[in-house]
Amino acid sequence: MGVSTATVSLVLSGKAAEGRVGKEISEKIRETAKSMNYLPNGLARSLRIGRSQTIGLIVADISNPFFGTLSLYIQEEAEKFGYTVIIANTNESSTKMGEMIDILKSRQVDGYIIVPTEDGDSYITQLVESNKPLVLVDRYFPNIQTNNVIIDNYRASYDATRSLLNNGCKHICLFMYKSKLQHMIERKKGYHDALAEVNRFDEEFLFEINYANIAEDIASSVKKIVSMKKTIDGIFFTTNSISIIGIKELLNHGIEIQKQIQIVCFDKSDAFDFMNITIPYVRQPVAKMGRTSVDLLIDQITNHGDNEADLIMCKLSAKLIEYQDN
Amino acid sequence: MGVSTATVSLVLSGKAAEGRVGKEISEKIRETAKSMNYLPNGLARSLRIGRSQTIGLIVADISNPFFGTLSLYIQEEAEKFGYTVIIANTNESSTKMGEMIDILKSRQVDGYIIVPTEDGDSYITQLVESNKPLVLVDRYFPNIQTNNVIIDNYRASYDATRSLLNNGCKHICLFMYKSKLQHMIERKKGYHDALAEVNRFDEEFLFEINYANIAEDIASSVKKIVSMKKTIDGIFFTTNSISIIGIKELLNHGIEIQKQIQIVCFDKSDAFDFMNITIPYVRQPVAKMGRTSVDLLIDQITNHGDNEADLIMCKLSAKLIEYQDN
DNA sequence: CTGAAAGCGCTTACAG
DNA sequence: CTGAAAGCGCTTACAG
Repeated sequence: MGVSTATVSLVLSGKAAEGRVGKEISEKIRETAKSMNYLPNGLARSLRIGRSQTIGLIVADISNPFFGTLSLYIQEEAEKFGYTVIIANTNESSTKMGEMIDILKSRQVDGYIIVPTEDGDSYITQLVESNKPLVLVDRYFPNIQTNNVIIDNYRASYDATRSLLNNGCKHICLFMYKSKLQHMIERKKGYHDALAEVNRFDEEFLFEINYANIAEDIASSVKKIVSMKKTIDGIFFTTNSISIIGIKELLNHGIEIQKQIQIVCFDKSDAFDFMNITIPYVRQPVAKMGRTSVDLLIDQITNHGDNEADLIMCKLSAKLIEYQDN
Repeated sequence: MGVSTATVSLVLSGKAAEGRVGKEISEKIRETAKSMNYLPNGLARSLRIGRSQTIGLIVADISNPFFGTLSLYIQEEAEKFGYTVIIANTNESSTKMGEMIDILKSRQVDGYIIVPTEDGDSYITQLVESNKPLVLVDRYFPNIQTNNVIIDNYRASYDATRSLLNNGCKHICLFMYKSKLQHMIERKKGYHDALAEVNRFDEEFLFEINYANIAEDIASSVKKIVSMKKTIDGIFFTTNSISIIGIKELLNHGIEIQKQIQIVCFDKSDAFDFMNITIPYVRQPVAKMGRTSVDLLIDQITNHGDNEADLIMCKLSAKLIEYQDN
């Protein structure tokens, strides 16, 4: 075409304005580029400039609507800044998380947004030491210094439990995952403290579910509740998946929800609309969680080296929704 | 370290076995590579070998669990072949789809798996002409020659409508999206033919919902049904999102589902478990759809040029589930 | 059997 | 004001 690749690059990246390339040539280059559907090779570009304009997102379960929605918002926000997102999935396996970090690293992502898995501490520590921009979202490790975007799990759980107490419940159970992850521990603590305040805490009311065996564990827990000596009149379900199966089991046992047993859930489910009763739930600000994660990450990528010591723990509040309209 | 980058490359890619590099040196290279956490730069590698080992996946709505699950299976299968998946989202916008294709193209993906949007024909045609490996999944364009992985929508819809007839329904409505997309047209056709066979088709029974205005459209449609002269006793909901809102509206109107009006849905929802009635639904083989898409794509990538003319229309059957246990 | 060199497609510092 | 050249980090064909 008669011009060097360098000139083309100059024109297409908009740097021709600095009096570099003549107007007529610029125009011609832009025209032919469009007509031949030319798109620069992003790989070569990234290799040269040392940035890939890509964010690596690692979630624990992409088929879970909560993480699906989170991914959606993360992508939308990243796009605003001209970043592409590569989503990877771990299925709650820390080994898989380690593998995914390596794959993303070799693809030279500019930063990571991660929903870490249980026992994933060592992989995260390693990543922190490699000094790459990183934001943990939804979950975090209290003894690793990272940027985190989470909700106030303690508060949310405390409020949920209080509301059951306020509604007259005497014997309130907690359904949670058996997990060392901090968000679970805090949900348990919020529940515990609310009950302990009024001397109503009892170890017997705690049900720890195995993620790998969720349906059976919940079924047997509900069975146990039904046959307990103390009449259970309240349950707090601490995740959306636990809620759905939990409610199903209660219905299976013919229990009248909100009459015999009052419940509060974490996250809303479409299913709630099908019931002729209102189910209170903790609403997580998922859009804000996604957007904030991206903003924090881009900030790190952009100002990298300026003030590396400034880590942010962004704790968003989750609201207890007791009466839903629509 | 005393050895050239070339030698390192040879060793790490396992090509040292061909009598190229000595055992001791190989060992030492592998050791130091591990100890310093060395990971090859995938960008540079891809640039050199002309393949990125990456698949671009474009879905219409990642927050919809159906596409979330589909993405999950696509990723799992791709991983088996050593491919990474970049997921992009279009929100049912064809403009966005065009943009996403360009972004993925510039990132040099080796092939595309796409759930296309309405009016996205031109972008897909362009992609086909560029001769890049491509598989359309869930939806396709009958006048564009591509590899497709879909379900037998006509059959599924015909069977669903037949089952309502068999259960004694006289006046059966169809709830579908107002869309030019072939899968919708076929679902409509299956419904139409089943009814026409027994002279029960009536234009009045057709409800076309706007995706952008889904809640209001369904609400007004249900309202209309309730006040129709002919007593409606059956409804076929042709997507999961339509089903969920549709059922909610029926309940709002105090209609006893499966007594006053029998329904059949497309796809299962968690919500079904909450109802004290069984809701029949068309079960799409989502895992198989995902895996097959990847297999077909990898096949194209691998045998590219050999037999380009062989296009595959992979039509999987969907099963009508009338009685669910579990 | 091994090392040096070329080249993938870009961007940018530099020489003319 | 413009063109040629270097270099990002790999892989592989080639010379020694």
